Amino acid sequence: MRIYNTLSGQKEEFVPLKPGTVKMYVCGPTVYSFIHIGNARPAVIFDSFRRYLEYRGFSVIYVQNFTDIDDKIIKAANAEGISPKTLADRYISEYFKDSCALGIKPATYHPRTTDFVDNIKEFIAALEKKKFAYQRGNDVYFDVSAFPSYGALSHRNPADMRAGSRVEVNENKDDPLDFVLWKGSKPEEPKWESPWGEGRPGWHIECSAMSTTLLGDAFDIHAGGNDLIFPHHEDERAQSEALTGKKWVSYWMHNGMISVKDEKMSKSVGNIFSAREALKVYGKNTIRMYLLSKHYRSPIEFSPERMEEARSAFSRISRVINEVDKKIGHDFKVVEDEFVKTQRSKMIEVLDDDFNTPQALSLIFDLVSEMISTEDTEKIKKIRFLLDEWNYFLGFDFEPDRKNADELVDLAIKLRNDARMRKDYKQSDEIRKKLEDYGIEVMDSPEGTKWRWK
RNA sequence: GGCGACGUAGCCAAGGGGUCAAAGGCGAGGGUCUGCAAAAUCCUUAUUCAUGGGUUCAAAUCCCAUCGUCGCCUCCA
Repeated sequence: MRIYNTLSGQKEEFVPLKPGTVKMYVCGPTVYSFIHIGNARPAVIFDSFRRYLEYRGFSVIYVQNFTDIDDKIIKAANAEGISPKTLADRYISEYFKDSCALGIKPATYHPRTTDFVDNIKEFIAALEKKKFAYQRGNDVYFDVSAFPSYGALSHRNPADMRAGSRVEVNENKDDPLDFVLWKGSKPEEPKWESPWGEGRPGWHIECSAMSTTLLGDAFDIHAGGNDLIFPHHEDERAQSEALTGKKWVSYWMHNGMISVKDEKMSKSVGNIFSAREALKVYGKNTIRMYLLSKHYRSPIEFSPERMEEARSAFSRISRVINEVDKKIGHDFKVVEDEFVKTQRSKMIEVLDDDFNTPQALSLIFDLVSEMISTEDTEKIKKIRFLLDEWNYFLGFDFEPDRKNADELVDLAIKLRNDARMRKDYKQSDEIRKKLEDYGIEVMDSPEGTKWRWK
């Protein structure tokens, strides 16, 4: 199995630290509003990869955090006149609604920054002791110059960055590249007691502290959007490796951005499409098809046209499956033969190569076509069996979409009433009988015809 | 300005030195089916991989240059 590692810039053979177990940390959202489809991408694909790893026989410990203390949360909470905790609680709960609707399995751990403040303080104190951090006023900064490989993950040179004009200048810092570990408190902000005075954690330190606490000093995969490579992940890596003196993360995985009209979808640009809206308009299957049909590291365009394409593509698979299920029923347990083994090894081959989901879908479309064209019921069952097996990591719902069922029943009721008006009771009774067969109870009343599912 | 990625059919998208006269999807055109229509199904749809050089027996795949697009360098998934 090969995984592209941002640190080395190439695909590497995947060797977990402990055979059979994968420890994986994925950067989760800052919970100050609903997530948008761009936030949903890493959530969906890394969950899918996690399940693929499980499919491949690994036991996966999967951590996804919530950043629940941050400037934007404080600002949003103050604007509403509620506490940051109340606001964060709300959007964490909304996050779970969306992620569940997207078919994402809950992580093994969902840590929140505010539950790890003690760990964070210990972490900072240890860095300070090792001379990687220094205090200025009530702030504590990480000393980048003390960490020689700073810039290795994002492939940049600290000297170039210092020369660049866009690095902020902060009087407090010894070096513009240094970053804050602990922020001295300001009025109207949540604060915690600390050796450096009242304050709160900086952004980057939380992931280092939470991952170390939950996964240990070293773990296998750290993932997130590629906009986090610098400075977030660069800084996390510096802190963690400075503290332990050991290699922290084996494989860094970063997904590409979702764009709208050639511009990155982001809350600051304002071109966002919420996951909830997308779920409502397109549904889980279309969204998953859309996200899986392009390689995770590439940028992907979000547009109604793309989504319609994904919808059509998914329906090709689902309608064939529904057709087949009507024919063979749901009992498609099969004997493992050469055909099954060959197809399975093809699937494993493409996904083992840095999770090539477009290629995986291509295999599925080929098999779906074969399912239509073959007369061999056993072969159909085998394909159906494999599709079911693979759906563990693809996460589709192949069950027919009943969204429009109510409208169809209304139409049938109308036709029945038209027949009643014509006094064509043979026809109307026939419709009522048919509806009953489908589990729909029809009741005529003075206020009109009512119906319900039995 | 610095760093990085990308440019494959009408559109989306794999491939990444020979097995490629390039997967798969969407769309489009034609056939079958059909009272009509739709659906379904079958067939067709890139001598070519941004452009120009180079390396090689061999390049979409490697190297250089040019053009174009995007991302990061500030919060961001």
